[in-house]
Amino acid sequence: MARRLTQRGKERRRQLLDFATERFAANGYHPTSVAEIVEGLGVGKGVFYWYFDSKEELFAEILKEAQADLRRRQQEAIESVDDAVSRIEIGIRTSMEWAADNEDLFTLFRFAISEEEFAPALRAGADLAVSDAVRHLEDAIANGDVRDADPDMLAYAILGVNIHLASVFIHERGVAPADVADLAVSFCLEGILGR
Amino acid sequence: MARRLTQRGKERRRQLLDFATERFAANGYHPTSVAEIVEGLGVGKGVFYWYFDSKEELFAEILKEAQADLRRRQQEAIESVDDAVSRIEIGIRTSMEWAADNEDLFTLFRFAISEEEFAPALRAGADLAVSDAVRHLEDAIANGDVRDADPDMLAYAILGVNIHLASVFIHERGVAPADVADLAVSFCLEGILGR
Amino acid sequence: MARRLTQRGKERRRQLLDFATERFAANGYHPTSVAEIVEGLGVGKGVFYWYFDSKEELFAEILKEAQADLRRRQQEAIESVDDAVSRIEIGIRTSMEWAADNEDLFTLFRFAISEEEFAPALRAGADLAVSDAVRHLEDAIANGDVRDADPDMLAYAILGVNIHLASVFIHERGVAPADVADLAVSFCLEGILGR
Amino acid sequence: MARRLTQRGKERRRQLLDFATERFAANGYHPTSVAEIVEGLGVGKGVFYWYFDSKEELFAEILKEAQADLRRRQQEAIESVDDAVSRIEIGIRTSMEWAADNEDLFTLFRFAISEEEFAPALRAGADLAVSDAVRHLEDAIANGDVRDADPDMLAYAILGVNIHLASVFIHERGVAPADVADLAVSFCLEGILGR
DNA sequence: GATGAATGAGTCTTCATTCAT
DNA sequence: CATGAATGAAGACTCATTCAT
Repeated sequence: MARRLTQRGKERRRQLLDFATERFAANGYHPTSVAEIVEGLGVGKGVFYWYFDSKEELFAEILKEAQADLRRRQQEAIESVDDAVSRIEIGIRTSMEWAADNEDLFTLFRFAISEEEFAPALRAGADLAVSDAVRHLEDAIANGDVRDADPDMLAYAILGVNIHLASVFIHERGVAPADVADLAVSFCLEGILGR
Repeated sequence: MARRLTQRGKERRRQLLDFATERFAANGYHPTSVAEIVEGLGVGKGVFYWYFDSKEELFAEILKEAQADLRRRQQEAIESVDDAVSRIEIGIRTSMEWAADNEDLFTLFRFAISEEEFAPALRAGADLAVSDAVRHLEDAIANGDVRDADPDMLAYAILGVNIHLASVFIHERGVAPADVADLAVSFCLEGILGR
Repeated sequence: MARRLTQRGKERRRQLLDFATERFAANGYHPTSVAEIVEGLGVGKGVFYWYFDSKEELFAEILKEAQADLRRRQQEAIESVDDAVSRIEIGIRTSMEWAADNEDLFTLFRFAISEEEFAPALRAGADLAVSDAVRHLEDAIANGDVRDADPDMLAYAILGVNIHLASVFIHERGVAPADVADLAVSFCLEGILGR
Repeated sequence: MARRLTQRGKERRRQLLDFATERFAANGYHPTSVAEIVEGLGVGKGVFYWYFDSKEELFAEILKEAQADLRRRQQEAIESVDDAVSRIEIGIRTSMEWAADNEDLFTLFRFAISEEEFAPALRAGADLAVSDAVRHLEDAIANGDVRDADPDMLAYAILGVNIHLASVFIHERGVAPADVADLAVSFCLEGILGR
């Protein structure tokens, strides 16, 4: 579905993307019907299928954009930092901020991981994110700044901490992202025992 | 429900629970139909509704049993250990083993968390698990064995590490649970920097 | 289904008949399931089909008994009265009393009339009742006590008055049966204009 | 519902309403399935739910339209008449004509009264009709044209006569509405004794 | 570009009835 | 007599998708 769109067309498409994101996050992907989306926007069904081939494609599109956005933000934040450990720290903090700013998309990520159907689409992007982190960890290990352990596992452990803390403390309990990020950083760097 | 069941009835019920668990884990909850379940078992559709009020109730039942089983296993493993930090460590190792033994149920947990509809049912059990961990963390902090930080956040951070590592390394990549547990334990205790 | 029943069997049958009457009247015939009936009585499904061939037969049975009871009562009340007009009056009063004493059965009558399936069964009994009234009307007309009009129509008109007044004033509004009967009698005898 | 309908849409809706009226009257409400209705019209199942939220809503709609039609007709017939007693007479005659012209709808009325679920919907309209009659009766009583009795009961008595006579003599036996109306009028005005 | 209308396979659920024990 | 289990057709309703206008 690579249609050439007028300005107005682009806006319609965006409306659909945004409104669907909100409904999917609130209701779940399966329980949200195409009818619900177009009715919410006050347009006919045809509109939906003019911009997207299917409900599934729409969802994949949302996911793709979100991943791209998150990665862009992370790379911008990191590019001026040299130290590998600092890069990891910045990565964690940026994730938390993004999670705070994009609660709905974050929710969709969590859904997509658990759904056979979308996991692959997500995986591509996630692997990219993880491989960035892995690279920094490898540098740090080579440097002696990080203890010698499987960098892949370390990267996923960090990811697990971020995802869980963001969803429980930022989204559910409304804790300030910076505070959650502080804990996440120190936990990831030093564990529970501390130095 | 709460029907008086004969021996045969109990077995049927178990069959439904087990088969549904497998289908839900493989296909997802929404995409798996009641028809698929009863056909897979070669029984009439009425059988399903003899044992469960709805597809939803069946799923909730699966979740409830799984949580009870995990918790039982964890408490048995912990009861002979006194030291708070060791209890946390044992908790992590037991979780990994359980995850390895119950891949399907683990998958359903991950789905249920991300689904508004079931999150509450899960929450009850999860809160219990977390509150156990929180208690040990509080003891350890009071003891000076663990650094002074919000025990609630620490508990969720540990949970995030477990869940993520189990699903990626144990289930997807088939790494030995003990190895994953080793990394999880050291990460949770010492972070990436090490002592 | 003409089974020879023990004493206990007769009681069971009665229980089923009575409980079903109440459920049918409260919920409607179609919306009331056999399951609801047997569960309400705390017995197995087999019990139902031991005593009745089908839900339909049970309902027909209820109707039959009710009609027989009403007719019996009416004839007992009338037998000592000679005057035709008085017999009609007594008939009206007895109907009102019976309606007051048997609200559920009365409701089932009204349902059965409006249901293709049961109307015939009801018709037989109703025709009997009407033909009693018609006979008295014919006598009264021959006697010059009642004006010359189609006795059949007069009988149905009287029936309509009884049914409607009983259901609205006795059942819905709880007016005393004797008061409703007074109005019904004077209306049927003299209309709204009065003598 | 309240959908914006094109001309074609309005026609479809009408088709559904009309066909369903006929089926409900012939088969009963519960025994008539949505499938039967759409198949009878040769359309897909979705069509039904495009125009109505549920089978129940459709039925309520039929009832509502019918009541409005009957009332409209009655008021048109009455408006040029001043005398209260004449108004009642005209009311009776109009009802009989309407019943003759709308046998199916009349049948549905009778069903709806006897069904807990729809009685309320009907009640509203019926109360309106009754209250019209009550008003005329009160006028006539005040005027000394009608004997002093509870006008509410009188109105329901008249209603009972109409309903019963129409269904037995007009619908079942095919008697001419005018003849039935004559009897109904004289019965309601003078009872069986006559002046 | 957009709309209302239509499709029809598929969903969950119910229920009268039968049957082995 | 009675029970719990099972059947499976049928019911109401949903929904992604297509299409004529």
